[in-house]
Amino acid sequence: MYNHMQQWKMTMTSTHPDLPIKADDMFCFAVYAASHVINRAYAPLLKPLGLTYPQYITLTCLWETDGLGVGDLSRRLKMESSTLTPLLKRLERLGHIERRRGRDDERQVFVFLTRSGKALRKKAPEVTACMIEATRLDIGTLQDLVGTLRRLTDNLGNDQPSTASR
Amino acid sequence: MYNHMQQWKMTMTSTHPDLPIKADDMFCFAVYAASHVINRAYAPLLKPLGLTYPQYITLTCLWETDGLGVGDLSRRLKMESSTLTPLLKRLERLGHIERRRGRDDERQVFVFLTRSGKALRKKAPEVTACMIEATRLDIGTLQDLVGTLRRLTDNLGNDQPSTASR
DNA sequence: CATTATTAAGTCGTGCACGATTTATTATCT
DNA sequence: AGATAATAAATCGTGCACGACTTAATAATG
Repeated sequence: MYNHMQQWKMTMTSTHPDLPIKADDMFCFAVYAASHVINRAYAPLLKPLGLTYPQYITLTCLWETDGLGVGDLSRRLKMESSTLTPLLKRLERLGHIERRRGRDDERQVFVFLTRSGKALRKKAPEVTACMIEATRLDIGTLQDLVGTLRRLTDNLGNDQPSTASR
Repeated sequence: MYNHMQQWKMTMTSTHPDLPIKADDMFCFAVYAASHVINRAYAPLLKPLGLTYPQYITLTCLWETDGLGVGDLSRRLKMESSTLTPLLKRLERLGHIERRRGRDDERQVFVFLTRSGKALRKKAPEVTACMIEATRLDIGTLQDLVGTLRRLTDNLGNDQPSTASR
């Protein structure tokens, strides 16, 4: 893997001499910087809810499908279980979720929203609307962005695609 | 700030009923997931160099402009000084950079590449090429992506734009 | 059926990332 | 000039994120 490099240099570097050498010309840097700025923009919106952005996005997954296993969440959020476990414990301590071991397979742990966790959902549309507004980009541009990023994510992470169907 | 929300809901939610409610339909989630996957894709490429991705990207800035101050780096990388200081100390301990206090203004700290830090630059094109190859996206798509993300970053982080000119 | 392999979470250590605060230096204002 | 404000890094505490490893439970194999 990652060894189509030679031919790439042949084909691309010849036509575009020094295309991506500067930091801010690189797409990786662009994604990196964007994720920081997004994180910082979320903070004041989520602070009143007592949530961090990773916690919020985890809840978002559960609002879509309650009772997911840790592994499911891990695949959807592109996070390792070692990241997720303590995060989920914090969400549990906050009273928003409940973790239950599987009945037939005791290795698995399933995550369920509590009443309080479900209640937070009402705040979500407002948060999302604020974020979209703050980008000052039109919906079409954002949809293209999401499309490209999803392809990038699926190709780069050579495990399962981010979404099975749809 | 963030209070154009009401009118947004009027204009957008009416035309696109439930546009961004699911986790993976949201651009924030897309950026978030992409940054994780990118980070993980870089790891094996940077491991031989003994660098983490944030360290690598910091060096990239210095390859472009040596002798930047911590503040300059902070603005370019969209990182706080509290993040940057320990990162720079690690890079210094690795022998790739040198930190010197300003002569006329002793508050500022300037960062200079050492011989070893400059030498690492030779490996950069290979790393970049591998990453671009791994995305399996064509250059045009990546350029559009960078363009959109830069606008997003500039609009969302309401301080200075990511790049002065160009 | 017992052994081995695989899987699912969790633990641990390192590094990133932030906000709030601190310290030290420079700028500003009577 | 001397008090006050502003600025630049650094420090501290919390939480995220990973890889490497461990533990426990299920699956596969002889």
